Amino acid sequence: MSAPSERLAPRAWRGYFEGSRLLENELERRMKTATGLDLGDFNVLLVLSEAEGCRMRMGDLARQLAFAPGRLTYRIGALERDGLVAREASAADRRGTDAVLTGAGRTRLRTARPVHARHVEELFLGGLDDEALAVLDRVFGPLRSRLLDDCRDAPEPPR
Amino acid sequence: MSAPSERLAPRAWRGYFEGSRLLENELERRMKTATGLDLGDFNVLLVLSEAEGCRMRMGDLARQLAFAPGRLTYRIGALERDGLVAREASAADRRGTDAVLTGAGRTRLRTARPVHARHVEELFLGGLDDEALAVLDRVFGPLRSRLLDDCRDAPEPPR
DNA sequence: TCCAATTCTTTCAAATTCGAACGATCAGTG
DNA sequence: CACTGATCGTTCGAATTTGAAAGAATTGGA
Repeated sequence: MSAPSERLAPRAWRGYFEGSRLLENELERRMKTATGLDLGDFNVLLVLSEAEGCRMRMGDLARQLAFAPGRLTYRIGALERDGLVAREASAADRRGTDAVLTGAGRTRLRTARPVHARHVEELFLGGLDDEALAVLDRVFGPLRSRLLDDCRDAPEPPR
Repeated sequence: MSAPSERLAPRAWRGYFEGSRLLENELERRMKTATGLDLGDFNVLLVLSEAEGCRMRMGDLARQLAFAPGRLTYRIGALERDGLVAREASAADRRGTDAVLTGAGRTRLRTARPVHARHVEELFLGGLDDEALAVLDRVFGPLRSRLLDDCRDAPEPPR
């Protein structure tokens, strides 16, 4: 018998859905005007910077960013033209390509990261108490893991 | 001195950011295959259905959906071709256009809504307890309101 | 070893989205 | 009333994203 959920769930969902979209738009806008980087490209650099040797297989990168494969190819192409990322043939698997963060990429990221952190703090984290942070961590962490796993296991949906 | 926040905040943010993006992708994918509607178009219909007289000014609709104006024009054009939405000149302001939900639009929404609700339940709400729902509501509701207000007041960002 | 199925990335065309500019209308002021 | 600046929605070209297909390489089993 979960009485409060029934009333709360729809409202919580709508608030979350619309709020998170507005938040992402605003972060995108600020990132672009403040650093000249797309939020998407920033995340490419960020995820790469955290990988072993600042390099990652295209496929893994695409999955973690929730990018369609063609999109990542296109985006890495742009970052490569700007010198922020390089492509290298994958050592183990000749089909594969690694995206590698360049020195310029690291520098660019070093500049952009604190700016983005400030935006996130101002728009979102700054208003949260410890309970909220704990809930977010406990809710979205597992959600993220689960959805990541799903798209590894299920290239084709069952049935 | 808010000790836990310092450790928790970055992880909570990453989980939230990546998780919410993966979630939206999955909802989009399922909505499209299950009902043939974009998640974006579905939301257009949904928001319209909740408005007075199932009609709304283009601008208000765009703001609530976090759509750029040109995007809404394009999207309403598609929905109009499908007969789900109609355009009518706004009564009070001759510059304005109202988007109006048609009967077919209502019918389509009636079909799609429970499907979407099931997806949301399966992927997200189903895993949440009352505390999580309460926190989401308390965090994202105000965030949404604040960001909506901001884009009304501040066509140009102050400094 | 050879083959078929699978995986990985890219390519390509079509659809979508963005950003700036535009024409039309409105509101406030003189 | 005329004027100025703001607002509204659309349009337009460019950039991006998608989804499907192709090409290259790997894998596992016969």
